[in-house]
Amino acid sequence: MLDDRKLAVLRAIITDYVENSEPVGSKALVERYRLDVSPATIRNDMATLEEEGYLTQPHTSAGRIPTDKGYRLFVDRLTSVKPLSPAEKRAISTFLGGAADLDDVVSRTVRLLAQITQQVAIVQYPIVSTAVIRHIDVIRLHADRALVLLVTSTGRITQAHIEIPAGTADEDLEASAVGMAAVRNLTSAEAVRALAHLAREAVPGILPSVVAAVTALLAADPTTRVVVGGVQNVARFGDDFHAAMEPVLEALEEQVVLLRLLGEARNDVTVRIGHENEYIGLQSTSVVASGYGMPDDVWATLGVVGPTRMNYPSTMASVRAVARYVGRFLAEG
Amino acid sequence: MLDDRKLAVLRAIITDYVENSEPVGSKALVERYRLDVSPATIRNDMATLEEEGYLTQPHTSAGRIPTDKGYRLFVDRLTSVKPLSPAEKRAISTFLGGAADLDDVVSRTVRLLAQITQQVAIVQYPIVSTAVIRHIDVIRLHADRALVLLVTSTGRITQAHIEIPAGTADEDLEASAVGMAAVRNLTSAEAVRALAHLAREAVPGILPSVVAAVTALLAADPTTRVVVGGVQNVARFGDDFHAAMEPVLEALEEQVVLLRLLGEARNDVTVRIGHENEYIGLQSTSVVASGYGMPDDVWATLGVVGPTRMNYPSTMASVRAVARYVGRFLAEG
DNA sequence: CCTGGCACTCGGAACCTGAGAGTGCCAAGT
DNA sequence: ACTTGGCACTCTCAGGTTCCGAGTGCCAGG
Repeated sequence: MLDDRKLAVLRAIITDYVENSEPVGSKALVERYRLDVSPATIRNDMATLEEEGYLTQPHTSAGRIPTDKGYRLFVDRLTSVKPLSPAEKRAISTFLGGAADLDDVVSRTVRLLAQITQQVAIVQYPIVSTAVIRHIDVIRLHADRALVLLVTSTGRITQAHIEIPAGTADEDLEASAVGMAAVRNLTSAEAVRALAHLAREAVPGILPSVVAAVTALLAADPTTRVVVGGVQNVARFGDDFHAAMEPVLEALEEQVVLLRLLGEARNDVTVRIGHENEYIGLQSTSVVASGYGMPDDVWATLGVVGPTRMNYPSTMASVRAVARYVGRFLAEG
Repeated sequence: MLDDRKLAVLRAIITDYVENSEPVGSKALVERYRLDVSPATIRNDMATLEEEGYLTQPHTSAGRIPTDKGYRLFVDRLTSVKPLSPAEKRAISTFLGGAADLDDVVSRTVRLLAQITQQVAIVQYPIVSTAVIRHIDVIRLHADRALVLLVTSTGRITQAHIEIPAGTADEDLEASAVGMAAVRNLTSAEAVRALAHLAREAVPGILPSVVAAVTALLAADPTTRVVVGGVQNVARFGDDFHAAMEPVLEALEEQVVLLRLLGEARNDVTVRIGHENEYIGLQSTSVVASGYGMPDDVWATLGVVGPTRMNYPSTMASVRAVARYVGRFLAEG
């Protein structure tokens, strides 16, 4: 049903619509894209494409615009992610190069991604599974409250508050911290097992609650923090976007929504278009995301949120490039 | 030049304009606000107010709208901050009541403030000057990098990375941490003095760089973190606002801008209207801010950013109330 | 100093109209 | 069977015109 020319027509329509944000007509199409057939032929093709659900008309006798299904076909079969220019690569490299610590890497990444895609960037904090636990501390804050601190070799710090019996002596706290020394230099996965062991030897004192807290911290890792940047770019998503803007901004404030948005961490670029997003406020946006990390060890996900009418090839290229650079940069240390 | 009636006219115009977002004419004014004079009289008053710069006309033969100067006069002399209803107070109280730790308090506060004012809320992390240092740790991350951790009794954690000589033994790190025990249970101000002392006794090893790092952490406190919430509300600021939206969103991403926006921490509500904001992107917005903390010990500032055409009395009341409740809540525990 | 009256201005809604872009369909051509 | 030119038709949009009414400024009289 869809021969090569029809696909070429679809591709041309999407290209044109992304560029000019105006419905595309048959005449303009043959003029601008050297299709070597007459407008009438294109019209027939467009009618077919509309029947099949790839195109739609805003109103009779205007041009056609792509549907979500049209974009999907385009992304899947009609385009390839093209590599970035050397200049862009260098820009990414130098921008990330100056980063001091993990927070800095993440905040630079999110700014970079927002900058080069001109969309809203989302970066999940990495879970470096090769990272090892460097330090665990139990610190009294008040008579009946203590703080459990966990530091990994990547400089990542997590914390939990625990209740302690009012009479607990400082020595007991220290003892529990010393007890936790067993997991030093273990990875998260190893530590969880070691802690399970520790928990079974029913030790008295506060050690059990510390073990529980640390286990929780390690388990909570995957739902780690997410950073958003470039929110001002929603203002540029287009004039037709103003109505849908509020729910989008709302979604961007919800960590939970963002995490689901980024989805499963996979090491290639995934695109979710319009209604493919389950979150209702984002159904006029598309999400382009990619996992980052080592080839066989994905750490986390980053991506961008933009209007459905976005330049997919270029956005996908940018997201992929940034994901690779960040992964490489973090792997190096 | 400005008698009571003229002031009453200004007040009525602002009230009406805030409510209906439409220029106000003389006839509608006398009808809606029982001014007991004829429209012609009001017209004369309005002409005077316009001459003096409190009002302006969007175009000839439309009603008047207030200028920034008009709002300023209104805020300064024509209104008083009225207390919240018991229901609202209870809502604030219960909403903050469930907070677990400092992060939780701040994030609840920002959501609360955004919710009840329907504007963008900004909350600065508190600097509790009565907080004492509970813990300092020096943790090796790599051969030549270490992490300096500082924990206060409020559960606040700050960190700094330092370079260490490659040959440094773990014992030296521990020793430096032990050396820092001198500042335990000191307040920030006391600790800075103690550290200055320590620094003068030219100790060998890595202690000096640790001292420097901790001093920097303590000094950096005032430019502490800022949290923003309710960004989706900019979409509700009004139709005339769409043009100015992008710079506003941009400003909200810049920590530095936000901190300057909140300004000096004072314990009463301060309002900055339109052009009174030095930041250029926010000149069609107003900022209502208040310090929070103990009466003689202001910890930090919180506030909201909204359209110049906002309900000042109600916003000011909300900001003040939230500031008080948060201050009280933090003081208690 | 207030007020009613009056002439005037001007923006916006409503309406009309023509141009143009775009369509669908059909019959003829390849 | 597909392509093409032709053609009638539709519908939006831009531009122009008109008209209404809200609102004003000013003035003379109370």
